[in-house]
This record gives sequence, C-alpha cells and structure tokens, in this order.
Amino acid sequence: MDFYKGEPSILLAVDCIIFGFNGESLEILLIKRDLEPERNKWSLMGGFVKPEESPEGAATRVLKKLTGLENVYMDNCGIFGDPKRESHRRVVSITYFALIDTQQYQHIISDQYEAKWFPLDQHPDLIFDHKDMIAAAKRELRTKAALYPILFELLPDKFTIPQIASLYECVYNIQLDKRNFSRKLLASDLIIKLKEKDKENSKKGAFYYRLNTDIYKEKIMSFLRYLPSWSVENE
Amino acid sequence: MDFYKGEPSILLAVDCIIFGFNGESLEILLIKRDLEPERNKWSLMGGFVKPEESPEGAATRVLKKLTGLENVYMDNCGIFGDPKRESHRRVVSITYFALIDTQQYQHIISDQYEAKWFPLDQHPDLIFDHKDMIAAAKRELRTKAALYPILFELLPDKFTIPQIASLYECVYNIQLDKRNFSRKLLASDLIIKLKEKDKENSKKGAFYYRLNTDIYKEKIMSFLRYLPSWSVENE
DNA sequence: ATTATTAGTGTCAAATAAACATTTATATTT
DNA sequence: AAATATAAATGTTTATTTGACACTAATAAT
Repeated sequence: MDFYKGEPSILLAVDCIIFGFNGESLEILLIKRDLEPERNKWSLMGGFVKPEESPEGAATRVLKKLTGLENVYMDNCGIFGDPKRESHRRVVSITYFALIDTQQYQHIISDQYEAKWFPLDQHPDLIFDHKDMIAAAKRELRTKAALYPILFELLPDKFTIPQIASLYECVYNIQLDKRNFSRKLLASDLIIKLKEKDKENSKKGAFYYRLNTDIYKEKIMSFLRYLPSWSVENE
Repeated sequence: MDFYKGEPSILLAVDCIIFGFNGESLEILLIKRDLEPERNKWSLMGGFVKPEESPEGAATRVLKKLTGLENVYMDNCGIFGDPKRESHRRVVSITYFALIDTQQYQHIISDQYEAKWFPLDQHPDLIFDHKDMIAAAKRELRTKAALYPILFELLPDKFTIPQIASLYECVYNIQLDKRNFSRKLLASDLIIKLKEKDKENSKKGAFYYRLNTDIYKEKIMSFLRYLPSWSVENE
C-alpha cells in the first residue's frame, strides 16, 4: 500500500554546533564546506539525514566523520526550516550542539575536511543561516547548563575546581566568586576529590576532581543552584 | 543548477500536543485520525510540512485548522525520527506543544474532525509514537514553565491567584502553600490586580488579575522562583 | 445572627546566598 | 635557607529568601 501519495518530500539535514573549551575561552569547530553550493566557505559541519537513520543518528555520524569521536554529548538546539533559507533548494535543517573535551580531540581523523577552532564570538562569516544557528545553540547551552551539569562534558575526566569555575564564567560571561562557587559545588557531592594535583597552572596546585556519576544522574536538575540566580535571568 | 542531486528526500510532518486547563486538571486535545493508515484511531493533530511553509508554520496552520485559533503559544518539544516509527513509510515528525485557553476554544470550527479533550494521564491508546510525544511534551512543559511564566497562556486574560496556583499544582503534581505562592507571585509585579472579583468559585470571591506584559517580557526568566526549588528537581 | 468556606495578610525561624577575610601550599627569588 | 609571590582552599559574617504556620477578612448559605 502506498500511503501519503502526493505529499511533498523535503531534504532534511543536520548541522552540528561543536563547542570546545580551551581553558581560556569557548570555541566552535568550523569547516570549509566541501560541496556546492557555497563550496569552500566556512560552515558548520552537517549532512543529510539518510533513509535508514534518525536525525540524531545523522548528527552523530557527521560528528564522528569530522572528529573521530563517539559517545559525545549532543542535544537538539533548533530547527531551521524557513523555505528560503537556502536559495537553491528547500532544505530543513535540525541543529545539534555537541560538547567535546578538546584534549580528546587530538587530530582530525578525516583529512577530507579543512577544520578549525574559532573563538565563539569571533567566527568568520558563515553560509546560509549558520550564524543564527550558533546564536541559538549558545542560548540553548546557557539554559540547559543552568538546569543540568552538562558543562562537565567540556572538561577532561580529571578537572580542577578553578577550571570548572572559569568555564562557567565563559559560558555566562560573568565573574564568579570562586570561594562561594567552590563551596556550593562541593556541597552537592557532584565531584569527588582525587589525590593528585594539577601543578601546571599555579604554584600551590589545585586538586583534581572527577564526576560522581551517580549524583550526576540523580541530582541533575538541582544544579541550577551552582549559579547565582541573576546570571540565569540575563539574556 | 541542480544541487544535492541524489540526496534522499523525506516526508516531514508536524504533530501538535495541545494542552488545555479546565480549572481542575490538565487536558490534551486529540482527534480521530482522518487518513490512512490507522484511520479512525486516536491521534495527535498533525500534518505534513508543505514546500512553502516552515515546520513552525505548518504547526500553526494545523492548529488553526482544528481549533480556529491563531496567535497561540507554541513551542518545539521534540523530533521523532526513528526510521521505523511508522511501519509503512519513513516520516520524520517535529512536535510542538500548544497552550490554549479553553475558554476561547468554544467550538471546533472545522467539523471535519472528531476531536475530544482527554485528561492528560488518561488518554486512549494512540497511533505510532504519539504516546512518547505527549510524554516528551509534558517534560518540556515542566522545564520551560520552571524558567518562563508560560502557564499564563493556559488561562483567560483575567484570572485569579487561586487559579494560577492550582494550575501549577497540576503541572508539577505538587501541593503548594498558597500563601507563600501568592506572596512570591505578587512580589514579582508580574500580575496586576483588577477591581473585579470572581465569585464563581468561593464565597469570599477572589480578585481577578491580569498579566503585566512588560514585566512578563523583562523578568521572564526569574520566574523560576515562584516554584519551590525542589519541585524542579523531581522528574 | 451564625456558620462555613476560601481569600488574603502577617509572623518567625531556618536555610541559603553573597560579601568579605584568612590561612595554606609551593615554586620562585633573594 | 629564608623570604616572597601566587593562587588554592577554608572560614566568617551578614543579608536575603524560603518555608511553615497563624490569623484576619469577606461573603454565601443556614
């Protein structure tokens, strides 16, 4: 039986907003587009959804193709479906943001792409509505990170409290009182102290911690409290 | 020029999870499906995205077709794209939840549909993955309503504090201390007291309020505080 | 006039958050 | 080897917010 006959079919794509944290600032991974139209212009990594995969599956595939990474935290952050968003053909794109630990991202597996990290707020001109996609992803990241401790996904398995604090400062563009932040974070039992210290970034050295994955899953939504409430209110 | 030649195109649909509040409980509006396959089974209202409209536009159109309502609050709440979600053909569906004031929804404009309100937790068996869609919409509604005062969209322009309190109780399945809730709500300046009282629901009568739309837009994210923080933590 | 019912205001103790101070560990310098 | 500089970590205090609970107010029904 041939249902839905005559219904219009559409090209469905995914685009990935790949966030990374270099210890100083947030960055996104962009590529030089490898197909027409707009070949060789800077763009988000993307691809079409194939018949045998879900949109999320497509995003996962596309991310792996570029970075070689699997099991990466990803989250839907928008649907871009204006009929005129690509002038040549009608394409609806579903966007996903990915949080990756840049230390795991050693080298691009695929030489097929010319890829480069850019500071989040200083990326080059991008094709189509990719700039809007990034803006939406940033907004979604902020909202989500206010409710869930997802920012840990941007750090290595072992991290220090100063590291996670400066990450929060980047994402929300605020100055945190490290003393209060650290106290609240520790009170949550979300992180477990290790014996080892990071001696790279200070004389005294800061203890490494790792996530308490049980608490991470349980208390996930109470994380809002690790931010001063006003920071959630602002744009 | 014919770009993207050979790329697989897909049927893209939208489905609407239409929430209403009857003063007692949350309800959703379902229809008896009017096309094959699965004709005459209970289903969410949906439709295919047409070439000249965005997915959001399609959801708006579909909602208007069923209810006659325009300018309804809608929000994306999921993407259902498992290749096997419909056994006959590959369809990706984008879901939107809509919040409507049931008092405006007097009669179904279109007699084309057999539509019925169901209590949110006692809906009939539904086609495909529509049950999952409702569950996702409910989750999304809770999260969003913890950050934004969107629940006012479910009430008439004039509402009472007891009404909005019982709405919150429904959505989060909690018991609120009405005294504390009312105090916090009033402190926000989000609502403006009217002269008139609602005498329907109590002997004393409760004053009507209306939204302060300026504050609604400004302080929108601080609304989290009108809920006890623990209620946000629970699933 | 009395009663029952729900609206709305008031009070207070406990918990939390924010501002600020001090101590600690260690590499570097003298 | 002692002094110094630097950032980490812990401590203290005050202000604010929350949550629990008591009370008063308005009015329809008895």
